[in-house]
Amino acid sequence: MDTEKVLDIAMTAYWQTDPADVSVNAITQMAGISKPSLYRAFGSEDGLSRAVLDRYAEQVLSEMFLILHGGKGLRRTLDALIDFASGDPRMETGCLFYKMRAGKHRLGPDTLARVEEIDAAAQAAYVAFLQAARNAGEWPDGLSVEAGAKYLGEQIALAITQRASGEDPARIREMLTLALSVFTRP
Amino acid sequence: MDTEKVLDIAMTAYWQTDPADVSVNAITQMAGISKPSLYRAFGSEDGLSRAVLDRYAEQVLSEMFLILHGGKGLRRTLDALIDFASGDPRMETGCLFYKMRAGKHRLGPDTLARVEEIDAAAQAAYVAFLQAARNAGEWPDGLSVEAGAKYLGEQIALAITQRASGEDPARIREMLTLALSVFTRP
DNA sequence: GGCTTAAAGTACCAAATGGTAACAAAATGA
DNA sequence: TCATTTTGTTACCATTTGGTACTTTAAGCC
Repeated sequence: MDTEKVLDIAMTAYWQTDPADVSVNAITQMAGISKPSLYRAFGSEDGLSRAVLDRYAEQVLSEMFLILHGGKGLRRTLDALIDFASGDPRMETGCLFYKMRAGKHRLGPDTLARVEEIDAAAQAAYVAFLQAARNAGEWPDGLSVEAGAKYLGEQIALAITQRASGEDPARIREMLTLALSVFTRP
Repeated sequence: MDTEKVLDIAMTAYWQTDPADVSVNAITQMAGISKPSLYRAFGSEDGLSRAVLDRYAEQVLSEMFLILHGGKGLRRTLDALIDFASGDPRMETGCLFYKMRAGKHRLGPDTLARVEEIDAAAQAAYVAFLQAARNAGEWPDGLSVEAGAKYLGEQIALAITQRASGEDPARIREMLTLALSVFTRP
């Protein structure tokens, strides 16, 4: 039994629809393995989804952190974020992390803990990014860095979630650009 | 068997958590009725949730349409929307309609149709509101009315959804105000 | 070969899901 | 008063859920 392969299949399935709509039975079937094999490898459904989330974080989410830590300045970083959220083909069916976060109460304890950990890390990354922009004088006062970070994070989550529901990418880009224009107002 | 009472109980249950997390069994239990009684009254789970949504629309959603059709001008209407989304105690656990819309694929055909109907009506109301504002010269060009309407609707949905996840109302108000400030920019 | 040990698979479990057939109780009509 | 229709309940159905005890297969190793 190839653990990596199973994780990939599970990740794709969770990602394409929603973790809550993919049963353990379905995954074993798609992976062509027996249920006890899967339980021996991951312990429980919670263990599996947690492992999937770990994989997703290092394979996909890392890219978002890279953009934030790129040190490219306010405008160019925001543009990169807009490109990623509204244009990247990998986000065509939404973001697995945001799907999990939206269905928090349906997750097992381990996966939930990981979701909150990632959420906190993302918030911290947004804060660091905006703080740097403020220090560089690129971003006007009047809004706390924390509030701005939360706002930025939620707008990106909204944009990606809309992609999952089949909204026109051009429209999503337009709306996200509008939402983030508050950071670059004259 | 009091149909209205059952609808109220179901509405509250669906609303407080999520339609997908409340089973027919749970509702019959809460309402103190037997399952066949419920099925005779509503036909199916889909019939029940559709009836609940109807009730919710006329009891709760109507208020949002009232605000939009109030004809109070851009600024005051936006303020009323912000108050409603981030302050109204009834939205403390989120909006049943948005919860259903977020979990579209889990709904039965009748309920789904009703959700899309309401969604279209809301979009039309936002369009009419913004068109009136533009005609009155209260809102600058540069963004199509349709795009603005979608943006406005999604921002309000986002704010109310955040309330369901326990976010601080003051913070939500701050973010929503920021998001909607694009409509009243000098 | 023969023996041991780890991996995999078969076949099950109890609980919960949406939904219904069959039957008893009560209201309604003539 | 008697027959009929409505209302409600009990007890079930098949299917799916997450999870596991038990048996079979395969790989090492001497």
